[in-house]
Amino acid sequence: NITGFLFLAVQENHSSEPYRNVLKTPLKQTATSHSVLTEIQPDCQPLTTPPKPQKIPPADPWTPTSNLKILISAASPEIRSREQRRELSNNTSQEHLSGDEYEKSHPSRKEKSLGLLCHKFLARYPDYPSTENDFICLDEVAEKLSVERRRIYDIVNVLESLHMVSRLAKNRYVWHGRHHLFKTLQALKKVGEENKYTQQMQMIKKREYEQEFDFEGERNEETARNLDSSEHSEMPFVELPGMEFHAASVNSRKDKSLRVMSQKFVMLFLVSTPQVVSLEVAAKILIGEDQLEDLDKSKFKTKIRRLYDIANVLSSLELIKKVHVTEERGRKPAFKWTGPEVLPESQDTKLETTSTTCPPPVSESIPSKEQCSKKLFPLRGKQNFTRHPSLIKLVKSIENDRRKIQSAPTSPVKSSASTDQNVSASPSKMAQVPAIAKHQLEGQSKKVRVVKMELSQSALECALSLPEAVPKPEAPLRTASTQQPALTLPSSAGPPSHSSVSPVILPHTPPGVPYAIYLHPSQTHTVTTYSPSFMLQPLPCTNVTGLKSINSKVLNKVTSEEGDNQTATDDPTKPLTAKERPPIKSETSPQRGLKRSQALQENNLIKRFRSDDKSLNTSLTFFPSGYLIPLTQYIHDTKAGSADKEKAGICSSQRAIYSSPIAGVIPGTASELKAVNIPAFHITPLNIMLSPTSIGAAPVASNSCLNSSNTSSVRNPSPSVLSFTLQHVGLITAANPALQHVPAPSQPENVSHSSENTLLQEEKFPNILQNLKLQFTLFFFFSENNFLCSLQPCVPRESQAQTATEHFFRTPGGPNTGSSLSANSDGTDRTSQGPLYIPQRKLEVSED
DNA sequence: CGTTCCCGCCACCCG
DNA sequence: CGGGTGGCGGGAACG
Repeated sequence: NITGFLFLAVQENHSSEPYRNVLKTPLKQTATSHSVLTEIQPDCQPLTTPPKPQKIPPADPWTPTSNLKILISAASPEIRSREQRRELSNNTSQEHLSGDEYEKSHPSRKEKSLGLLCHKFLARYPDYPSTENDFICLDEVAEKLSVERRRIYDIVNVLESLHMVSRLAKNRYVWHGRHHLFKTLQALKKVGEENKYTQQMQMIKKREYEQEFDFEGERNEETARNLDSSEHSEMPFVELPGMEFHAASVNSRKDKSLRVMSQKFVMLFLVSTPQVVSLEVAAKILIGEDQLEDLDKSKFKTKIRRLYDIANVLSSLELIKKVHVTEERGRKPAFKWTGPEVLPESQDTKLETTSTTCPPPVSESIPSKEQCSKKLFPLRGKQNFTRHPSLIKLVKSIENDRRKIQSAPTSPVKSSASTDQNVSASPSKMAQVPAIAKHQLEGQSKKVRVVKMELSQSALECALSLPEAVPKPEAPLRTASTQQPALTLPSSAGPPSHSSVSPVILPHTPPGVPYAIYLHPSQTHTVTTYSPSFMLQPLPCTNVTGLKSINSKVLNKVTSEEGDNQTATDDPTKPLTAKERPPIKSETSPQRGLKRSQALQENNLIKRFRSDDKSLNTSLTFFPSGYLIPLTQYIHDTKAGSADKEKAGICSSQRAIYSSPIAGVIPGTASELKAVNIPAFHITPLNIMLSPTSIGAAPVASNSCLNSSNTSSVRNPSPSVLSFTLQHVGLITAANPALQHVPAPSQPENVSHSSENTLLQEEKFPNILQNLKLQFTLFFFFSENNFLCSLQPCVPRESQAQTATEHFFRTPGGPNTGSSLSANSDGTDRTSQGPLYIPQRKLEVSED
């Protein structure tokens, strides 16, 4: 009948045209023809082009759920309004016709976007269908949404990659909604880790740096080698245990790329610390393996196109959101993970969290249930990697100062994740926390208290675990590594036995003991250290991963960038801030000079750094990686030096410090930065202030932390304790497990509380950190008997979050700290940052 | 002009 | 061999 007729006609049009040079993309002509036809025959719906203008505006017949509209509008308000306007005008004007020209006005391209289409699609099905019998007929859907079938495939394929649907038979799919989503994500994360995606990303970024910055000077074979080494055979399609082969019969086994690509893409988010993935990097990784440098431009382009398709769907699912990463080279499109945080493989402990995490309000019960079965993949397997060795190496190298850093072949990160021990520490955990907490930001005072209590406990625990004195950096590391298991384990499913370990080890470190912070390997960049004396020096770090040569260069570069780049901010509001970073007189300048420094320079720096430390008595050493290591040789008097308040601020790279498996991690976070190549620094610097004996601090400590529970003061607030505490406080998920496991040293009651509290903390922090992309400063105060720490976010993104943070860690009247930092009145204002504030400029996330 | 990404040709593959 | 799938890339729309 007519419809058919139209269809044919259209087709013909296309087919006939092709010979000439008719472009594939429907030109206006085509459109025109459609419209004409349409007008003639009002009924036709098969055509892709939405014939009836009215259709859309009036009422969406197909969507029973009114939500859809909301969603859509939410998705693109502007567009909506604009469109509507247009439509109205058109309608009015549109009487019969002449207006063939109106043509394109209607179907603005956006209206046809995959994202919007996906929203419509999703609106038709519940997030958590009660029955598993929700079937989807592709034809039907396509028709209802008035789009070509082809487009539906695009959507369904990615949904399938997340196991939100599964193919039943030809043209038929089953709708699962988000029931399996979390499990799927866990599985994906795991696979991603196994594939060393984190490392790969790192490598790519490094390469980029090298290229743009460094001449080819050293082509690193190493890099290439490493890449190759990761001989990840193409991973197939990740399936969930429960539903592996739904339609075995009908299924074509050939795992199509879109599906797999989608999974890989998601993996990147789950694995990367900042949780921001730029298209460029993603494309490279996905193209992957081939590894040939040949910039197959077309291939790359195609990949990007596909990624956009996938990203649009994922965005509709609200798993990611588009952002822009600003780099020196300009801004690059990227996406940020906004979905639930996925814990490594935690077990039931985290169920609640996870369930809560699920965005949709729907039933929370469901998820938890499913999560129980998490044994998707057997743990054992490749977990042999040890990150410890690598760490150790780093340490040594540093010590030697001359040495280059060698990185372990395997990325520590991954290993940690995979490894049973380390699991708990993984950064990801932190991240996930966020969602949960939001509800309770308000009653903070109470919470604060609780938290503090927890901290103290945790600290104690930590303290116990830590080794006392370490003569040399190495020693600390080792000890740390050794210990890690104990601390870490608890969080993970680790056998109880491990947990038991915690208690004894460290009696107490002397109060002022310096420590080294080990940054997460992935972060490797330069680390800046503030010595008590206020000197700021960059430390080049190698990354564990093993790109030594690269690292050095990169690091240097980064450093330089830091200074300069920050200055140049795209965001007009905050440009200046960058400079402030070194409130203290810093020696930044030297750093800048470093641009692409040679090994020599590095060495020198290191050396210098060390020497300074010693001379200054600075106890603080920063290492990239994630561990906090107490250093034995602490000289307490000096630090105090000029003022009590002096602090040694450390700017860590964006991510700040990650927790060591053992120690806590300080998640620092700046999440997004990382994704970009940009050195973390810029983005989220972490400042740590240490004062050996700070007056102000002491009071605080006594008040809040310890006292709450009665525990008057911690026995010996050892620095190690502090560090741990901080970590716990801050952020680390790892902490949780630990806390829980803790035997409850002193007060049982507290313990119980603590657990609760812990949750709160975590939630809040992670949220803040991630959402805000915060930059925050940690202040530590040590007194002989007490230690105090405060965490202040430098960049407020969301008022609430920020607020929460402040309360949490408010410094007592601490001189500089509280005031300056807390200064940010509301989250929005970035400029207000105190002197310490370090601008994060590099990554700017543009909210949509 | 660069980014985003829609459209639909056409190769596969399966029944 | 017909029809479902979906890779793929041109080039339009958008900013």
